[in-house]
Amino acid sequence: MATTMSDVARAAGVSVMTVSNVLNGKPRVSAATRQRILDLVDELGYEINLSARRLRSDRTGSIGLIVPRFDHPYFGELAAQLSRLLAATGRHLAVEQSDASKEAELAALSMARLQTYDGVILSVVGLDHDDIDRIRPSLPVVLLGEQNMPRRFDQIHMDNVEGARLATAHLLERGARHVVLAGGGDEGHASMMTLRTRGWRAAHEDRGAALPPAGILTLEEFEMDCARVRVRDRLRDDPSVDAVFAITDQVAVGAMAGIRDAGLRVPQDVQVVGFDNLALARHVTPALTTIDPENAWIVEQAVALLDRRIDDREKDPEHLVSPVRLVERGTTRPR
Amino acid sequence: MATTMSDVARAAGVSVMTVSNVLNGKPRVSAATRQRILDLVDELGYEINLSARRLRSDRTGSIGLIVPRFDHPYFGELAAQLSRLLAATGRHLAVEQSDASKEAELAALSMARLQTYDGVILSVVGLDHDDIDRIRPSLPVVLLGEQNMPRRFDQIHMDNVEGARLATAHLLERGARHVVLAGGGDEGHASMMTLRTRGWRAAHEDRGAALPPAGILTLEEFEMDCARVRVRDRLRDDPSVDAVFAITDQVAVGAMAGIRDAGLRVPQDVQVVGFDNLALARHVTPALTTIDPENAWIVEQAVALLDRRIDDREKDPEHLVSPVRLVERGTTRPR
DNA sequence: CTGAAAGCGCTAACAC
DNA sequence: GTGTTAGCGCTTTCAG
Repeated sequence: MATTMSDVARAAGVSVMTVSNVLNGKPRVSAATRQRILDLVDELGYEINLSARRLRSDRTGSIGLIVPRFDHPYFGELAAQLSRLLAATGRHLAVEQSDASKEAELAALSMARLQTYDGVILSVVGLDHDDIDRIRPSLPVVLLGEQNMPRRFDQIHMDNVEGARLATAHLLERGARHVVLAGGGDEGHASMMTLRTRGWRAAHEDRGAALPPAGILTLEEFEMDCARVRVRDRLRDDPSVDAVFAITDQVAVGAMAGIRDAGLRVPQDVQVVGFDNLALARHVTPALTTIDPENAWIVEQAVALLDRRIDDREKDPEHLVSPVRLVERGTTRPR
Repeated sequence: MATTMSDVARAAGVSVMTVSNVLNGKPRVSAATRQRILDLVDELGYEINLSARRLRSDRTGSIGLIVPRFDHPYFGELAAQLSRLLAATGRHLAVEQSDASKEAELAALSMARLQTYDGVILSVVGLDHDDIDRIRPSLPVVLLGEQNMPRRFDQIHMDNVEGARLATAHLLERGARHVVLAGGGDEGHASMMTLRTRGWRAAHEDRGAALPPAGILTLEEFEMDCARVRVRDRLRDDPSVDAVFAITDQVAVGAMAGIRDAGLRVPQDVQVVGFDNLALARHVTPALTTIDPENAWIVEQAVALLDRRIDDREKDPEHLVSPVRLVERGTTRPR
């Protein structure tokens, strides 16, 4: 059996309340008593039972991050940054995955799970309005991403349209004539995919350029494998394609492999721009031109929104749009 | 306030015990009562309070995975596989990071946190014997990795020595004369780094080959950036280096970039082998020859060990060694 | 400054 | 089949 507070209290000859007060930094305890208790805590190896604390109060000091997939590096990088930021205020991050299966998704979103956190940051990629709408209104939640989501939540939108527009405009400006969009499509609602597709369209309209025929390569998953095969085949079918805007950096890496599979060179024959600015982007060859989503900003704002919400559950929800910027590297040609 | 079990009980005109029995699938409940309760649960949007359940019994249905870093793709892939496997038995994975800071590490390992899981899979990279030794013996824990760890835990060792030996032997066999080890070193104890370094040495001894001068490139972190700079500089200083065994695939990707920075070609001038067989390895150019750690096997065994331990906390600890194999791709020359 | 009483929501054990 | 009792470890409240 683990040591409990009353074990410590008994050993110290005080009541559990005094132990609790010491451990929670309440002021009204004499220095002597405090020290005695602290020593005993050490000696007995006492550690608080978070389940018990949570049952009674709230505050576990842990924040949940729900991401669609553990194995997409974008979310790994996001989690790492978030974790660092939370550590600064003595809090702790646990990451869960929503997208493994339909059941797992529901499980991850069930109040039961989310309840165990002081607050939750939820990447909504792959989830829909109704999934989210089941979340109990009083739980502090910040939504990350697009889609048509219940407005009652705080939310941070990435400027997907603008990012995609920047990426595509850059390709057109560097002489591309046929910019295919790897991983595009239109789901009807404002998903990440739909919005980036919209940006790709917008960039063409801005310049009065026609969209390339069959310009959208749909992908079953935003994975390197699919992208690679799809891009290779497209290039073999249609030599007029001279640029790929990839919906994510992962897809871009796959696309680059596909371009080489087709016997073509990056950027001489086919230029490429990605989206995410993963750590990896700087180290592939050639280094990947991409859109930087300013994760540092996103993470900072997410924590700020969450803290405000934890502080006051009734406050009006906020909806922020994160900045994006183009990072020019070697997969696009110099001006 | 959230709906509780007694709300449901009151609405159904039964006691909380009956609700509890229904929700836990206990057999002695009439079909009619069961259905009524289930309907009410739906209608009232009841969800169990896991903290309360945990306080009383155990079983939260969640397993914790503690990894050194969220942003190392190896752990992302591991987590994804583990998550998939656990989902098959209706369980759920939460991932925490141990390595962000000294405090965060202690926090992640504190019993308080670990307690909230039915069991914990703990990657011990970066942790030492005493960190782990503080874990309460009764908590079901499976250790992943090397190092000198308390034997009382179930543990899965990766065959690091053999993997590194295979990698290095492959390079030597393909004509490499000077195989530097990017990310090597000897920490004195059986860390992943020490063991892979040992394998690199062993391969040389096996063939009666001398170790290259200054053959170990130490790295502050196993990151692409560091590796890239370090490898580039080494190649510029010493043109006799014609192969790199990189301690991880991440390091290998950095090394490949460094080789190109030095104006050399992979694999014509410098061959490369990595370790991890990340999804990425197949899609870089050229595709990366690497050591496959058989994650599927590791994950499967880890869950099996954990389940056995959850079932019987007193059973003798097991220590397994995972198989490894070489995957030959384009960064090494054909025979 | 310290403590006694009450109870958070749930389940184990047993009674009916 | 269903209900009663007791209590998990902690914090809230309020009394001293």
